[in-house]
Amino acid sequence: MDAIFKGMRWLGLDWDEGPLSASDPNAHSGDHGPYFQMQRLDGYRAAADRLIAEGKAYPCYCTAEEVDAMREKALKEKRNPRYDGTCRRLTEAQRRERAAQGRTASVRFSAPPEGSVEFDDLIRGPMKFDNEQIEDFILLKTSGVPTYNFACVVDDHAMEITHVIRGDDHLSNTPRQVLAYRALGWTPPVFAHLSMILGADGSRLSKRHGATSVEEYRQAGYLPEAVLNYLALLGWATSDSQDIFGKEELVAKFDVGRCSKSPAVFDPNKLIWMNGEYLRKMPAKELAVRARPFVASAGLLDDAGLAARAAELEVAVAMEQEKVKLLTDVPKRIDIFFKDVAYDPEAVEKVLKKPDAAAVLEDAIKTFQALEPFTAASTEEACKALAARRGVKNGAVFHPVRVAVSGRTQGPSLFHMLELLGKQKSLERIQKTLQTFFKNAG
RNA sequence: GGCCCCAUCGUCUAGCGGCCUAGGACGCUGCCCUCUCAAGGCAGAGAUCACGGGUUCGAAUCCCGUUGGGGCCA
Repeated sequence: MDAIFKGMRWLGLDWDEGPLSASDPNAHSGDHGPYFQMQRLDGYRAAADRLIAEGKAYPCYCTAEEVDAMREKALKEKRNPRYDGTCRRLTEAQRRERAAQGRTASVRFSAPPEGSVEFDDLIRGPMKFDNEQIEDFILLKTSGVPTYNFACVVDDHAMEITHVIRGDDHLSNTPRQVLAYRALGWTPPVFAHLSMILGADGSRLSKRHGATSVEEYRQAGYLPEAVLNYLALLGWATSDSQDIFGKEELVAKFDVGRCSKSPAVFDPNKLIWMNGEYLRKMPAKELAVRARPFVASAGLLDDAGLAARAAELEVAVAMEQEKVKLLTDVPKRIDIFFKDVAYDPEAVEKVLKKPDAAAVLEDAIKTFQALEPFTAASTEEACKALAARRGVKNGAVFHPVRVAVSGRTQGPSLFHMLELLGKQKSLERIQKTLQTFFKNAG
């Protein structure tokens, strides 16, 4: 339950009625509490007693075993399994007799035998269910705890709920609830039944499909605004199929009536894409701030380092911003600036083993040593000049330098990377590469 | 077993009787851009609108049935 509160807050969703945390029952907003079912037992009891007094419900003394037997018998005889109404026909004297025997009673609703229940669903339109299908369902269990169908009626009325928006697995329960509202003399709220979210295999989304709590998405490097945006679009769309929405825009444009009636398959790919969209559009400064926890947990920088090298971090982040799809990608891409080079064997093989790689690097060292200032522009110019001097293509210089300085074939723009590293560190790294892979050189 | 809901590219969807030889997005393919990887731009493949009957001059859109999927009673 706490995960729900945390998840809602993380997504930027708030509520004006209900508890604010699972641990502190006194912290709440709204004044229709208490908000925990076990603290509302009296209310359910009172509503049930009133229905009994008005002849709209009755105490049922049947045990679970007896009801099960009834169900099995019905099934065997190919009839609908349902409560046969034994206790409904009990006289007052018979009731007292059973109570005297020490049998505890549950409370059953006296469902109307004929007619139908109709209501308008905001998403599905006019709904009609035959009462014949509805059995005398239980309102209160023998323990005094209400069943879902009764609790939600009593609670929603007490809390002045106007709209009930929930999964369509509750659609078949709705007629029971409407019947209960009417029996109690209350006006039912407006209902809207949302389609369910399915996993890639077409079954209900569950643990088998990976992350199930919002918290896991946070840890995986998703942005709350992207998750909110993606979720809103699962089962809902505007007439122009717009796909990126800010929260305010979502609030303004959302329309329950436009929600889809058919279930939607959760597509992790599209969520990742969307997360990338948000990451790319964000100011680099903000990205750097949001990436801090991930940079820290990846072990690149501790708190002190984060504080001392904030500016550097921001520049590094800006360099790789367009490639980042998850916040967890940030440390993976900028680690080259904050820790020693880890040479990628493939990069070494592909680039450094080229015949004149060592010579190019030695040349680069000489060039860089004399270079002042050491900027993206100056290094680029210098490297191009070097290539021309050696009579090779730019790539024959750029690539070895890149691998020497970062250990990889992929990464930020080479010259911006050099500038951020600085002249000294760049030279050291090239030097070290030479020593590591070309021992007899240098 | 009964009842209920749903059905457009692989996925999310637009569509609510003629604008549809079905539009957008993700993903996929190719090209361009380019110091790498991306991003971006352009192009392309991908849906006989689950199937079968109707209604209509005309149906993805309305009606009926079938099939498939999901749900509730549990």
